[in-house]
Amino acid sequence: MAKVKRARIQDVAEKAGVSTMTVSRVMSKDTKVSAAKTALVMEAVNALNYRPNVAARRLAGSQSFLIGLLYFDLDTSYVSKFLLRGLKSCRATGHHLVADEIDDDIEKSIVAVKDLIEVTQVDGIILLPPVCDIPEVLTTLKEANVPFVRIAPDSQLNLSPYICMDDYQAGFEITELLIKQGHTKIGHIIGNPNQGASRLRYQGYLDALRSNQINVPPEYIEQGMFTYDSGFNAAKKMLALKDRPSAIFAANDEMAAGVISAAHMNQLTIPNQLSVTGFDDGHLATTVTPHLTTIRQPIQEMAALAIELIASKKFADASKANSREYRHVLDFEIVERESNAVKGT
Amino acid sequence: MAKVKRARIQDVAEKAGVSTMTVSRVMSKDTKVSAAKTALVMEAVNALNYRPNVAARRLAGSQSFLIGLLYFDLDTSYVSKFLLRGLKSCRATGHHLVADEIDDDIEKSIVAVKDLIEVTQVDGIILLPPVCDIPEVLTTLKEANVPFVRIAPDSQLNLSPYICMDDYQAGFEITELLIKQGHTKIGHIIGNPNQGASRLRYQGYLDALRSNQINVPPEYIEQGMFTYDSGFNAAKKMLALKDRPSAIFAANDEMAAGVISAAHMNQLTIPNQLSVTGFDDGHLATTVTPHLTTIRQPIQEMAALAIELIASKKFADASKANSREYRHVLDFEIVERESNAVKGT
DNA sequence: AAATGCAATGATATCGCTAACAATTCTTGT
DNA sequence: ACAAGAATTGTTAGCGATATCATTGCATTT
Repeated sequence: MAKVKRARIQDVAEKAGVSTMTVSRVMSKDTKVSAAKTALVMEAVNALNYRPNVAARRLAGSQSFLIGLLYFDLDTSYVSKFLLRGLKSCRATGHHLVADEIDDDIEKSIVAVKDLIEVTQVDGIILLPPVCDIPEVLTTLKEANVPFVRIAPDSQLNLSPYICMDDYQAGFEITELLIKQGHTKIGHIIGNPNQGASRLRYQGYLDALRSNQINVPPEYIEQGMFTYDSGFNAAKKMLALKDRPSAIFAANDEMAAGVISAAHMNQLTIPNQLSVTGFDDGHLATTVTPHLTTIRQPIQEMAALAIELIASKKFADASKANSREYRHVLDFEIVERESNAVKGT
Repeated sequence: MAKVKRARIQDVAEKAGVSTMTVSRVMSKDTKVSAAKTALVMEAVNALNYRPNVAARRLAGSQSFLIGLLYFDLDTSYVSKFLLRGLKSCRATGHHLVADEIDDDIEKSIVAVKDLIEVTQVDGIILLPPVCDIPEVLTTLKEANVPFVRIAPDSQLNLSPYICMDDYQAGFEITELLIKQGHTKIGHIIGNPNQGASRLRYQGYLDALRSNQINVPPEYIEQGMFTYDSGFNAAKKMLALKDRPSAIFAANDEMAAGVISAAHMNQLTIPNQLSVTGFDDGHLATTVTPHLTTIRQPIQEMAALAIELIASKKFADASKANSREYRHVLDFEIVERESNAVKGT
């Protein structure tokens, strides 16, 4: 098996009849190169199947081709989904991902962030919730002048570019879905109060009820923590009520799974006697029985976009400039499965 | 804030009074350098806080510092745990992880593997189960002469170095745990038959019963698929038996979660009326109510070891040489939680 | 004591690319 | 039609490490 040597930039330059710099410029899409030369170069690139050598780029250039990712809790499907998709996107641009866990120990967290900046010399950093709302982390990044994107941030929205979905609207729509199915006794389990998304989903729920002139007793609203246990306990209380709800909207899938479990224990069949909806569309949504009607978060799209943003050279300036142009609200999707149904008579 | 330039190999060499090559050799730990010079170099390295520039190493040397990771199903906590830990280990050695999903489309899979080898030029590849048992993938790797480590392989064990845990022993011990608690009517839900671990766990279960002179009717053994649904359905059948088991050992946590759900639906309290044990100790284990007694797989340790193996230069030769020395069986651990109890009278 | 061999160390030439600046071509106004 | 300025393209010099080969030093043999 003859080993074919990878084409170098020089090979491309020769084949296209231009200088290596022209090729370099075409590859990094930055400076303007005439359409004619660009075409010539691209032709040569394709003919030789040329792919720039990342190591050489890093050594010669100012980019490190490294992207930092700060997450909080490893064990959520949110993080791993984001990670896997991010890894894929990175491949396309020749970047690499450096992931770091942040925990409650703020001091340690700051060290990790500084390490990422100084030692690893990342081109940019992605902050997953809830890291994107830790003031100390944000301050450190700002001081170091490192560009960063936040995913679903809850505060200081004009501090940096960010990517999110409309949690409020999703909360509104999924509640309306239940209302349209004839439910009026709709309960809600609020998510972790430390994460802004909880509040938005809750507000969407409230407004959907209000705009349909539906009143629910305060017992229909319980505070959860985004965990299975908290959903389970909240549901236990609600289902023990004399006049129990006919539908429960849990602010994430884990709590919805807890609700289902509680319903099973109370001999309630789902969806006939109780409709349940979740939020996230993680692995769990199709794991529990019956499968959850839920909101699909565009996590993969968020990951791809985040990488793309940091990879684009413009980004570095952008984060300093007016960041209003760098707000990305992606679409969510209601995924209807078997955990909800028209209210029985 | 004055930006401190990172020390280069030359700075270290000057400070230590040796040539750059000596420093290089010390850093890569490979050739022998006298103890005296090594000490000198290390001192300078520490004083200057020197860290080799990975890009330069890659450009000049023969290593790519890239490690490929082939996985099958993204959505298991197995993969994400492995990934996160792997990412961490990579940081320490300056390597990077390139992850690629393999699916049922064998042809596409082979393309992905070849791409990893030829385009990405990885130093080595890690195969997660069940990718590590796909013959076409193994053949391709062998032909390309790329070193690889397999995690928990099921076949052709002397084909390559591998890392695993003793699934048989774990199955044996967790069954014995139930037996010691007085259970004799112990059911088992077998895992996906395409994964060798299923068979081993099952065999451990059988042998534990046998060595305690316990016989169970064939209805106590159901075939599952490692999914929640399959566990749920298997348990439904078993619990509907006239003489139902007092304990069920599911071959993974997801199926165990299904068992719990089925038990709830049958009004059985856990662990009083039914003991349940899982396998994996993933997120789910502490998510369901009650928390699962299960086997903690040393996934993180496996990840760290796999990276370490590939990072060590010796590895390249090793995979060609007699690979018998490269079998690593790591310890597991029984994690006792609340899903099992002494058999009620 | 000279010859031999091996281990430890050093000098030098790249690796493939981009930054910075230089040179060239193309606009455009007059 | 021509100069001035803008846009495009080319030239050169590294980036920071390792491979390769040459050299040195020292123990061992004769």
